[in-house]
Formats: sequence, structure tokens, C-alpha cells
Amino acid sequence: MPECPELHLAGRYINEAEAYRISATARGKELRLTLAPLGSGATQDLVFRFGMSGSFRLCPAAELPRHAHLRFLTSESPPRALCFVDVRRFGSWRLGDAWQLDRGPCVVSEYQAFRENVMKNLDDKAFDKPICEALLNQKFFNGIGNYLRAEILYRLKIPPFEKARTVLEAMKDQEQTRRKKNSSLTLSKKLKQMRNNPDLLELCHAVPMEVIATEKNLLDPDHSDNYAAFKNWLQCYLVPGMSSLRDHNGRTIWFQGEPGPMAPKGQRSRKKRAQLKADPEALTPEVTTRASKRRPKTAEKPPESAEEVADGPRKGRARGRKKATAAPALSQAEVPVKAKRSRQTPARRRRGAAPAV
DNA sequence: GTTGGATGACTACGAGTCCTCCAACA
Repeated sequence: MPECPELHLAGRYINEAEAYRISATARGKELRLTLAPLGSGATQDLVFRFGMSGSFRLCPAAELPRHAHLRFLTSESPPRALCFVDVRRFGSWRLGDAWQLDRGPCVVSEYQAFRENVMKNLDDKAFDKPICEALLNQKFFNGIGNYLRAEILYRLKIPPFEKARTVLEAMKDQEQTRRKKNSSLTLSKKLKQMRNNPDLLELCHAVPMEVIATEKNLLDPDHSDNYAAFKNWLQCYLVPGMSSLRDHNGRTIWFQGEPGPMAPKGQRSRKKRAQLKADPEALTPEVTTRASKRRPKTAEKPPESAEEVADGPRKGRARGRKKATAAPALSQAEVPVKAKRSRQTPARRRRGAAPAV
């Protein structure tokens, strides 16, 4: 994100609107905004951690998107607003804090450090897991999310449930062989060869770079064209014809071919329904569809408690959830600032809420 | 109208929870 020229901060952290210069740096899934009050040398940091649906948007202040939970207004006329848009409210932000300590170097902006961090720690227990699960470990793969892991593994035809260490050690051997073979090549030829035959770690850098480079607002679902472009860019994730399985953390991994030796047992691979219609051979008893997983209405359990009855029907997944357990009370000073959850009841609120903005 | 899954990460240590939206289904 480029440096913003001159912005006014609006929000309850600042009682009176003051002029700030704002610069932003990103690392993995975090973004730090540094606020420098005009006429003062002091700065203030805000670190944002994005959830599944969080993003920043710069738009006219009179046309704020839905779920714009934090707004920085420009001083121009008419003003624009830099908004933290987070539909699901999974994102969080901290005031005056640094990067999260347990995240490794960023796969995009700190590639060499990222690579070294992985290669020097191959004996870590994180690499005992399947490669698809290791790729979501932000201690080593800071910035890789669910769709990126699918795209990266798909391009290299690596079975997602192959052991991570097996994959990375094989890659290490290939790297040494390549170095010996390429020792006489010029730097440009080495780089060209690397681009033509990237290894797993190189793709962890290159694939996110493709997303960044493709279009400025590629991931903004409010712009249907951009979102369509993003979906068109995807080669594996959510693509009809690809298989999917739940990993051991409950996240869906999309892949093609064999899942690998560490695939969860007793789970059947699913394929996108569009492909099922187009491919009659795929209609085997092993395919699980949403309909087949659904509990028949006649088999529905009655409400388990009077409280559930009193709450009335809930939509979607919330209906089947267990009641939240009571969390120990924490003072606001002890907890990181999180986006306000205005519809939560106090009993369900697990952390201190951020000020309304 | 209902259900479950979706670009994360937390707590507690496997599975539930936070929240909103929407495609797919009966």
C-alpha cells in the first residue's frame, strides 16, 4: 500500500480529529499502519491482523461499504475513507504493538529469511505433519493461507498429505544437485532456470506475488469483475473437477490426484458438483455431497435445553453449536484490541471489545 | 426455509468458537 498523503484519523481512540501522515507495511497476514501526527515527531502504530474476510479499501466517505468497521478520513473535499472492511469480524487490531512474535519471516517481503527459516528447522515437529498442514503454520509459512497452499501444491503435483519433511528434504537434495549442475551458468541463466522450475519454497513466494501483481483490487468481492478475475486465476482451489478433503484441522484442502499417505482415514474425497454433472464416471458411491451429509428433518434432535428454546431458531452452523463456555474475566488493559462484536451477549464475549468506530 | 462451507486463529490439545454471507438443497 502506498503512503497516504494526508489523512484525518476518526475513531474513539482519538477524541479530536487530528491530522496524520500514514504509512503502511505488510508482513504475512498482518499490516502495520504507522501514524505520524503532522507537526510532531512522535508516531503511533496500529497492527491489523486480517481474518478470512478482512481487507482495506479506499473509497468515497459518502459511499462506505458494508462492514467498514474502522475509517480514516482524508482532509480533501469530498473526503475519502480508508476503511478496514471485515464482513465476518474475524480480523483484529492492536494499538502500539509490533508484529506478532510467533510468525516467521514473510513469504513475500522477506523471501530469503523465510527460506532459511524453513531449511534450518527441518527437524522441527511442525514438519512431521502433512505438507498441506505445515504450509498453514505461520511460524514457517507466514502469509500462506488455504487457497495459496492448494495452488502451490497443485502446480508441483505434490500430494497434499505427503509428509512435509519428506517433501522438503527431497527439495533440498534437488537444490544441491541443481547448484552443482548450474555452477558454470551466469546469474541470469540461473534465475531463468529457477523461474522455469521453481521449487516449493520459491512458489510460496511467487504465487502470492502473482495475486498481488494481477490487479490492485483483485480480492475485493464488492467488485464482481475483480472477484471474477481472482476466481479465474485459481487453478485448483474451488475449481470444478478437483478433489477435496478435510485436513486434521478441519480445513478443506483442494488437490488433484492422490491425496498422499497421511490422508485422514475414513474420509472420502469430494469433487466439485459441476464436475460431477459433466463427468458421469465421477458419480461413484464414494462421492459425498451436501445433501447426503445433511441430517434428515425427521431425525432432528429436539432442543437440548430450555435456553435453546428460548433463544429461538438459529440459522446455519450456529444451530448445531455447543454453548460457549464461560471465559475468565479479563480487564481491557490485559487483552489485545479486537473489533467490536455488538451482537454478542456478555456471557458469550470472550475478550474485551474494541471501541466502536 | 434450512444447512453447511467460506481467503483465520484462538483455546486447549480435538473440536468448538467467534461472525456474516450465500450456494445448494429439500
